[in-house]
Amino acid sequence: MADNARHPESRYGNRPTMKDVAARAGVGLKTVSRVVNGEPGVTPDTERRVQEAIEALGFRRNDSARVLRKGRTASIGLVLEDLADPFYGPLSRAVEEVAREHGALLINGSSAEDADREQELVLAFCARRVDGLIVIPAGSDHRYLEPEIKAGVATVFVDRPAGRIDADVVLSDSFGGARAGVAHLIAHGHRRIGFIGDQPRIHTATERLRGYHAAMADAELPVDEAWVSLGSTSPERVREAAESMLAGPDGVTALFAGNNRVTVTAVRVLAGRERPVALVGFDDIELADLLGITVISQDAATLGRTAAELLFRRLDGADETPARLELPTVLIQRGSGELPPPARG
Amino acid sequence: MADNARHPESRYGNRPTMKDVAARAGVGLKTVSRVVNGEPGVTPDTERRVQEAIEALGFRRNDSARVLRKGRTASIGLVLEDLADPFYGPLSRAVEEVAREHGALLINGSSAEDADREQELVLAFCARRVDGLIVIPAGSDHRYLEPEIKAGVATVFVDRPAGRIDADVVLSDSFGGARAGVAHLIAHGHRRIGFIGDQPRIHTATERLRGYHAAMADAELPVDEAWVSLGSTSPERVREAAESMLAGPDGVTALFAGNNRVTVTAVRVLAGRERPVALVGFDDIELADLLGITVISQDAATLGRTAAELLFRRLDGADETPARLELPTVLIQRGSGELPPPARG
DNA sequence: CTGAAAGCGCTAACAT
DNA sequence: ATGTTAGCGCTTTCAG
Repeated sequence: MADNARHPESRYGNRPTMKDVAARAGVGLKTVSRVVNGEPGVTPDTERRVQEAIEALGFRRNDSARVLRKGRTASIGLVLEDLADPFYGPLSRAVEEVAREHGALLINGSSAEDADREQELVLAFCARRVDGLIVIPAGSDHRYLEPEIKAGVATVFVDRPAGRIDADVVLSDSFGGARAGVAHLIAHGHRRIGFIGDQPRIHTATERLRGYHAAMADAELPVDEAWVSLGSTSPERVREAAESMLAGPDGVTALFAGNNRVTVTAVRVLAGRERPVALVGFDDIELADLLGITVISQDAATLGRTAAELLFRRLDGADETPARLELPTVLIQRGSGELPPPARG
Repeated sequence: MADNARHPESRYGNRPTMKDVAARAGVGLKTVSRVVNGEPGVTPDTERRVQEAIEALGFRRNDSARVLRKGRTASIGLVLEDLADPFYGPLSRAVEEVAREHGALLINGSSAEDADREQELVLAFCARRVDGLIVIPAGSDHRYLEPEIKAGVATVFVDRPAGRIDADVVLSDSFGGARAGVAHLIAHGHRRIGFIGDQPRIHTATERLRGYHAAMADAELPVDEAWVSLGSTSPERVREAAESMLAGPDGVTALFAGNNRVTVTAVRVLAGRERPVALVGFDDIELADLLGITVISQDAATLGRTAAELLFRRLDGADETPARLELPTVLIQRGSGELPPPARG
């Protein structure tokens, strides 16, 4: 028992090292390193002996030690809002795929839309010395990242721009998409259109609202402030907002939903009403085709892939001035957005 | 330029170390370590000076070095099939949440249902010395994990059991759920019921098929082999299978869909048909309430949380014999599963 | 309360 | 073709 220290490979929770492998194979440490890393200059016979020792001992190279020497970790960090949101799953998967192509692993974390938690995650990733960072910002001040970026951590923001710092960003055209969606409703005869969006501190929420206002202005339509509601995307809040906009003879005849969470609740609310109400939602949703929901679709996977590719370009040494990429959105007509207003609007 | 080496903190991509901080603050290395780790025994004044140096230099502790010394990484790895699948998003998020409660980070990867890729990911995680592993197995032989587990990497399998190795596993009651779902269809008068499931090498697929057979046997109903189809869950394959089962006067009058992917396509196929066909799907789906889809629901988040909690219990030293936890499923009636067969079945 | 020295497991640079 | 040495940045141990 007390002599465990002399038999490191037998201690529970302690793994054999290259030194142990070398001893067992009767070769030098560096030879083991060569075999493990597939470097040339090892006799087939020696290699075989080393391999045998590796198998026998269950050796697995310790990447922490390797990183310490080499400087690069071959891993990137992704901070998003909520992995459980169907919008972020595909985005995350796309990032992972690109990382894989570059031989890197992905660490990810959900900020839960909390700025402190975002920072906490980012800094934890930096402490692990990720080579790069992809961030869907929750906070609005990213100056805390300055030392990290200066130290060489490539950073790309996605979905929303960084705050108070100049960095790469990949966005969807929220403004243009919302404007097109609202214009679509107007083209189908609506004049009183409601907008329900996410919290105003979220960039995409205000951009989409801006698009709404632009479309209304384009058509020289007035906007009643009762038609606009920004806030939490919880079902309760959205339901309340929708019902209040729809109430009364002067209620809105159409709704624009600012994101997938809002759309889902809006569909539920509208399903329970007699009078049909037109609806266009931002973000496509699974089964929206069967429900006939017209949407402004943004491609989460492309967003993720684009950001990851940009990140690895930076890691490969491209240090041009920060880029701002904006991906187009697509209007998909499925019925809900083409409903006309009631005869006597 | 050439003297960069003498000014490490100015080199791009090279971060200041505790040594640099110590030099700047005019203290010893260990004092910096104490401050960084919040250890006691440092004068407020000294601490302040160290903090200032940390800020000025943008110091961030290198966790690779720390790990090398301490042995534990405070990170766990999660290997699942596809992060973009709406079933795995919530599962992953739940794991992350538990990890966070235990101060650990989550590394995850998608196996794309490929055994080699699963192994590759798992071993990469082990090389990074994750403290524990949560695996949704793609492969059927996990003996490659034996040395890792012996070396102390806690491992919990989720959603499907491990192959050829004795390890913790957290499952949903696939057999019981499918049996209940098919029994439900039988109770509503169906006698010819189709089953469309995932590839037969996937444990949940065969378990659910077993449940189907059990329910049919319970009711002493014969099963025509043309009513059963296992294979890829691609829309094309599922569509073909469904249409072939439904064809002809002796076609099935109800379908049981083996998972969420199958259900989605089945709903699309059925939406295009004149004669109503009953449907029960395994896994709940967003908006299934609005579409009136009856499902056997399993709670992905609970699955993930349960697995993660078990994992951390192991990490905290619980080394009982491997556990096998099975979580119940719930039948949610929404209409599609309660449709009767056509009058002249 | 503080610091010097040893060493975690690996790779880079230099022998042999 | 193979081995030796130094040191990556940190924590541990032990001494002041």
